[in-house]
Amino acid sequence: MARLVAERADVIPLLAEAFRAYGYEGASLSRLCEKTGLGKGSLYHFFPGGKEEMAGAVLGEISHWFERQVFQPLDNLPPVEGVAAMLAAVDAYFQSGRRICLVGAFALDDTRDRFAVAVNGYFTRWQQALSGALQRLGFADVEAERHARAALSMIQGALVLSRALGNEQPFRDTITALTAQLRLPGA
Amino acid sequence: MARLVAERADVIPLLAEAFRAYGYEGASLSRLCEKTGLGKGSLYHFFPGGKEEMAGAVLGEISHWFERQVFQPLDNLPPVEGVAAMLAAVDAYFQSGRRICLVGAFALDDTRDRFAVAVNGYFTRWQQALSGALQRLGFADVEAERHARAALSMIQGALVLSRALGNEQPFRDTITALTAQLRLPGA
DNA sequence: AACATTCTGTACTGATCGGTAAAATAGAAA
DNA sequence: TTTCTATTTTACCGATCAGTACAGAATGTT
Repeated sequence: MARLVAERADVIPLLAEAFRAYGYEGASLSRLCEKTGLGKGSLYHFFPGGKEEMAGAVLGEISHWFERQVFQPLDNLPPVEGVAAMLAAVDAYFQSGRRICLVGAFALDDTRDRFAVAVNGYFTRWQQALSGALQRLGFADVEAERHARAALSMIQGALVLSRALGNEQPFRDTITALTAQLRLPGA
Repeated sequence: MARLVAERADVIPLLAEAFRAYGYEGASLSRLCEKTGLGKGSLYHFFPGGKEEMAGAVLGEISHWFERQVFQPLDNLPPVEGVAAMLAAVDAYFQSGRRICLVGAFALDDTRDRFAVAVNGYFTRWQQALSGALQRLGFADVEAERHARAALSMIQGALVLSRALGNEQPFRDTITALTAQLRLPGA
């Protein structure tokens, strides 16, 4: 396939950072050009569907990254290691709270309607994978689901709070708390 | 003073719902006019500073509401009742997860830079009030602060998750969990 | 070298953006 | 009723929006 001047795959992470910084509506084409270093012509060459296709591709790549780094470890590793892998991946991905969750951000305003399937799928898949690991850890089914939902809530909330306060502590505390909470039933 | 055709104070809640639905950038003047039923001229008559003043007024009213309904009960009531009042007010305000937290939403993208003081102040004030109540409940200082931060995280995260899944359950579960968690130290 | 493909820069579109100005109207006060 | 102020309507501004068209440049292939 050889080397192209710019690869579509190389552009997606740059687009992701632009959407993170400005939100979907706030990420204008000119800002996307600025962040990617590409002209409008190039962007539309890679993403003929425009902004919506760009954001869709970003969501797809995020989903893919979590599938490999979080969901599959939860599915396939022994549950203690799976949970540990999840927490390590989450801490690294969100840079200890300095980086936000784009899926969560999209969920809050009417951007959600545009990407409802991707947004819902991301959280549902995560919750199922974590719930499964917790069940194998010994949690009863309902308890496992509740704990999994609570863990996702705590992570999302910690990202909001860390951003709001400009302070990594809420996120770091949450990772610590989850490390303890997700060990054994009834801890 | 008598009745005006439209009162500034009446407009703010309508603006709030528009910003909630579309985000700061997504809430265009035309959408704000639509949601408030006012023309551009009227909106600029009440808010000469334009969109930024409108959003600032909305944040101010939110802050005021929480001050009376949440922060002061936490400060002044016996701690058990203060915490109960907080949880009841939160559940009512966020409509069991169907309504998002505008302050949290603003915190996620670069809108935060515009309203950094209001965003930070809202969460800091809340955390301090809750932390004080928890200390009076018997939590050690550091523990009380940690629990307060965790509670705010959980609420924010539950709002994100409930919106993302289109499902009130994450929010309801979180309120239930907090009701238990914030009773006595070491529960 | 010649060619085909992929990528990029520039110029353009119509629509909408946030914001302004001022005339017209409604309401309260006298 | 007159007067004064508060509110609304309408028209308008330059800037930027998302998106298109296409010629030219870079690259890979033969």
